[in-house]
Amino acid sequence: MHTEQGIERKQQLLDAAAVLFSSKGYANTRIADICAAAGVAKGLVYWYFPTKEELFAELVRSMRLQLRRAQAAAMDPEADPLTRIRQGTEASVVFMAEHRAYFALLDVERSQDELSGRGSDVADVLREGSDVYATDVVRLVRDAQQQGLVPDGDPQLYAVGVLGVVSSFSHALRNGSLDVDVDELAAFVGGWVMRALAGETVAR
Amino acid sequence: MHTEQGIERKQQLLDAAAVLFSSKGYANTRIADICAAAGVAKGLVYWYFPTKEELFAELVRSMRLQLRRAQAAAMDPEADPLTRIRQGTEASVVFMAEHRAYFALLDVERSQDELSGRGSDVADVLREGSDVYATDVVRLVRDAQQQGLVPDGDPQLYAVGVLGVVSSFSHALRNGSLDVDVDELAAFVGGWVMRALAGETVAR
DNA sequence: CGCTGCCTTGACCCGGCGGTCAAGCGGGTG
DNA sequence: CACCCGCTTGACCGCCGGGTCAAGGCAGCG
Repeated sequence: MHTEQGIERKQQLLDAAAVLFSSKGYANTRIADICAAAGVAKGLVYWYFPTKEELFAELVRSMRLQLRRAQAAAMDPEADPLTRIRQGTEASVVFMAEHRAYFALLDVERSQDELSGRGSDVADVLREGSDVYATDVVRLVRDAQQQGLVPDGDPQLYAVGVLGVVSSFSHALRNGSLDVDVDELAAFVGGWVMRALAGETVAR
Repeated sequence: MHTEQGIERKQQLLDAAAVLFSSKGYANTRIADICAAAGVAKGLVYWYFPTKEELFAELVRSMRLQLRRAQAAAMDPEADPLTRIRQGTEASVVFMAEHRAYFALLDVERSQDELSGRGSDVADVLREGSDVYATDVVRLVRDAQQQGLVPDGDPQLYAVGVLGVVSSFSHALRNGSLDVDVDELAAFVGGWVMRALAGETVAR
């Protein structure tokens, strides 16, 4: 199917696309731009990818895989669920900082999500992905609740909060509206999530 | 400039655009769609708006104004800053639930933000808007810190967390991945923010 | 009744962009 | 050398969609 050189070339295209998509957005990135950035002719893209959408989807898939690996590596399998959530959260923040360009795609993905008609091929792949995350966190929250670490309440709600806050800080960091050390930020977000999940509001 | 009927017609177009933009996204909504929805001919849009982008910008402006009014109305001027944040947060959640279609634009806006080239006319209007929110919350956080209600730390970080969580829940609710009573949700988000801002993590 | 100015129409234009294709290139193999 | 096959090129196509425009209504007014 593909020679070694072919695989390399394909990766070049993915890399170029990642940079452009995340800086200019999916819709505003022309196939021609990607080719120019990669230094190849336009037709070549269609040797490796059937459509622009599929190229995008492949990018998202590969990034999601990387992120999941980073999360899994950060989470201590022995630890309690709450701690695991914190570890996963912090790992996500660090990952997103290290791969700003790549990670920006998650935002694009989100909008793409409601952008494309519901039946869209790509939208499905995308939506499915976020669901995986969500159910992961939901399970952890539920476990934590059973151990009395998190007060009762719809685990779904807690999960949305956890995932949302990570993506928000990701976005803010990317925008340059935040200027903090990455590890510091990760710790802050970790603490934020812990308090939100398990904190007791002090009397006013 | 515009007769009474003209203003009405313009509003019709804005309403139709709001529905379409928020259901299909900005990029996927054709001018022709808007006209069809409003039951007018295509050319008419350009009688009331110079470009599609400007139409979009006007929508965002009007929605933002409404939201700010709702927030202001919900915040007790006598209350302490922390309470005011909670009130503003809950009001935002309720508002976003009542105006799902409209509010969905905020997400579009966010992506649009990084979508359009940095120098873009519209991007400026949009960015400026979120800044207003952010600085508002930053000020409240700072006040709360001075009164010892919130622990020290970069107020900017706290603000990002507050704004982010609202938009996350907004998004989740719109997606249908959440199925809860609005007031319940608002209370949950309010509590979440309070804990995250002022909560003490219980010992594990 | 004509005239003026707001409004409305829909056919038309045209530039941009995703996608195609026929042609060529180069290295590995028999 | 000849042939194949994975790869590469760039001119080209066709369509879609934002934006234009000349031609009307249709009030209200003198």
